[in-house]
Amino acid sequence: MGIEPNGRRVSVKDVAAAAGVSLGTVSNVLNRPEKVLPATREHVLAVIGDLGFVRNDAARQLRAGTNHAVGMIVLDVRNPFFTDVAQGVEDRLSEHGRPLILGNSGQDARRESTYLDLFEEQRVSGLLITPVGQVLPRLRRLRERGTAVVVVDRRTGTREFSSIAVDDKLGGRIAAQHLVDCGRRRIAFVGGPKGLNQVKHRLRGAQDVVDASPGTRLTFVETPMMDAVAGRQAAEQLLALGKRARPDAIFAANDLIALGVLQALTLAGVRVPDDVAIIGYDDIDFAASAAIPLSSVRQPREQLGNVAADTLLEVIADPAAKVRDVVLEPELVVRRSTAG
Amino acid sequence: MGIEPNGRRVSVKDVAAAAGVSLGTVSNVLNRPEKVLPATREHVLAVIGDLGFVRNDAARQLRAGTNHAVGMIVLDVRNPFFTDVAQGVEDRLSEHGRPLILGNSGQDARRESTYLDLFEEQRVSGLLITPVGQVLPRLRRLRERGTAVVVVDRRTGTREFSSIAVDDKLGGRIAAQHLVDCGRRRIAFVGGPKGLNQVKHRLRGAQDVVDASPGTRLTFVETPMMDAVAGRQAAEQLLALGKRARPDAIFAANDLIALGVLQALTLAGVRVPDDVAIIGYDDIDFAASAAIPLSSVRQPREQLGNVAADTLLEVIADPAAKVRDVVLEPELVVRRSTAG
DNA sequence: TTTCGTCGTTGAAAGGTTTCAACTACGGTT
DNA sequence: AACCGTAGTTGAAACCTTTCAACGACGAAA
Repeated sequence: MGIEPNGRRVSVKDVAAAAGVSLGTVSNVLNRPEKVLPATREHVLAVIGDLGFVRNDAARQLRAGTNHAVGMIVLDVRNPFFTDVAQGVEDRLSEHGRPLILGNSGQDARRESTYLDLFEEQRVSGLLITPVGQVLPRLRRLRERGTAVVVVDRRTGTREFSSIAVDDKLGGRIAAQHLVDCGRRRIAFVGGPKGLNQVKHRLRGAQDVVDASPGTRLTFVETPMMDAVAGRQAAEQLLALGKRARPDAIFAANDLIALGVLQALTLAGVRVPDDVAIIGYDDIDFAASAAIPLSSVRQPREQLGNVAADTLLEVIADPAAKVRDVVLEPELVVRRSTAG
Repeated sequence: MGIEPNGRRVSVKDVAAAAGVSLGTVSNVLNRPEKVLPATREHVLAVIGDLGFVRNDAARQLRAGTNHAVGMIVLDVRNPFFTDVAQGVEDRLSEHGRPLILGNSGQDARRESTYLDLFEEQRVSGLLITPVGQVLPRLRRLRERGTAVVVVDRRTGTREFSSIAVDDKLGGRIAAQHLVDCGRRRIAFVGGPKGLNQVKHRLRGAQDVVDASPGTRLTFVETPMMDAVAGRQAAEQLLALGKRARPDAIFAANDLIALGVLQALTLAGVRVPDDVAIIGYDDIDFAASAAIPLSSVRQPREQLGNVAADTLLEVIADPAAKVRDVVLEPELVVRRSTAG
């Protein structure tokens, strides 16, 4: 089934021959069934079933000049925040029958570039990206070629591409203000690398609050990644400082880091939140079920995904659509790790 | 850049014209550079850069008859176990320059079928799948068409397709034996739907241990899904039983369920592990950082992904390669949720 | 009877890449 | 001087789908 006696795959041509119609008719049955006499249609469909014919997408794309699918490059598939966003995107796209091709840059500019190559060669109709490296020129080129581009969880600065982001500076302020309100004075911000805009903005927001609050100060512990391992390593650094110099509050750039920090600190006998308060960022599902339930700054992730997909579909439909710059607001979630 | 003055995309033909060579030579530069005089090669490459030419993958695939990419259908992207496996696969594939197209069935046979359609139309060269529905006929058809198929985290029963799995029955035995060794007698197994082989085998393993241990018994609490929400709901059911009838140990079919159960029980004031011991399955990263660190049965996930990718590459290279049936062994990880 | 419209069907053309048999040019042999 | 072999290059053919101008058949209108 699906293979002709001569060993070749079944094509529309074979179907046409077997059904005794022209290949144009077969194509019509597939794409504009209402143009075809019901009797013919049924017959052709029967033959298609018998022969096990399956459309060759490469040929279809070649003809159409563009791939129906949408590409998405996420920063880290192992971070539930991004899979939740991707889920939101996929839900919306699948309503429109468009497949999503997911690429994982893992915060590596080289891998990001590889996926951009792939998507460019594939002529995807749209691209969703949370950029790592210097990709603006590539994005411009893609757009010139007719690929819709929407930036996710980041703003480009230039008003060239639509973007859906969460206000990171506000999030940073919310987190820091909460720590200050809890009476904490020596705050450490853990995250990195500092080139990442998310990191920069969250840090900036926190800095604003500290600047406006006499008697408080902020230190920056840079990490090479945004995962739990990096969190544990950062915690080691803080522990090495000794009890005196140690901060009394930690603001982690995301929940994975926060969970790593939390784990290492409790293991070393530091009491959370008594000795050190911890607040994370993202409010992933696991934050609530941590050893000490984690306070966090919640981002509306599914919404982020939905809006991103909608915006992309809009740009695909009308490449001249005006550039949107959606900024969603994060929200404080208080749990035990900062109680008191 | 990338667009000819006439508005069309740049093709090999345009490059050939601009470089003053034939289109066969351009293709040679791209695919067999050693066949081309260095001077010519450099010149063509320069023109390619100037014109911003990018290969059209659809045309290449059409010609080749097969897509270079590999498709993978996972059961649930929001479960870290599967993203870890996918990561293992992607790592290995990217070493061979093959992109991975990830599809998420979300344990829904309809979505699984949609992705199978997609991959079939795309003529992917290989498919990795953790099946949900009755897909054997589809898999057979794919193989007839020349697509390599490897089943992941499951065995097919028939010896038709290579599979990489972890011994679920052994895992079930390990978990149950551990609970019995801790002195627990009334064990509840939480998971489902029971049609899933993973669930069936883990349950069977547990049953074996219970049958061999006088004075113990096992009840089965079926869930509709394998996520934290289902775990919380199952916990409600157990709580409704009342203190007396309640089990003194719970074996959850995966860690997400276990975390859900744990959350709901502690919220209701049940002490873990004193009143009820809990053990999960998978040993995802978050198991260790749960409110009460979770005992679990660890599966070698990255290895699972690596071996799956290797096996698939083997089958792609030689479709007649003999069917492999790799079974990896799970391992007990004891933490606080079963201590004592 | 002729003419016109409509509906359904036809088949050639286009889309961009890769492959491969055929060709050219040129240095080396006899 | 004729011939051979090789390295480099050429361009037509094939891959499969979709589109669209053109065609045939048939019923209705003149």
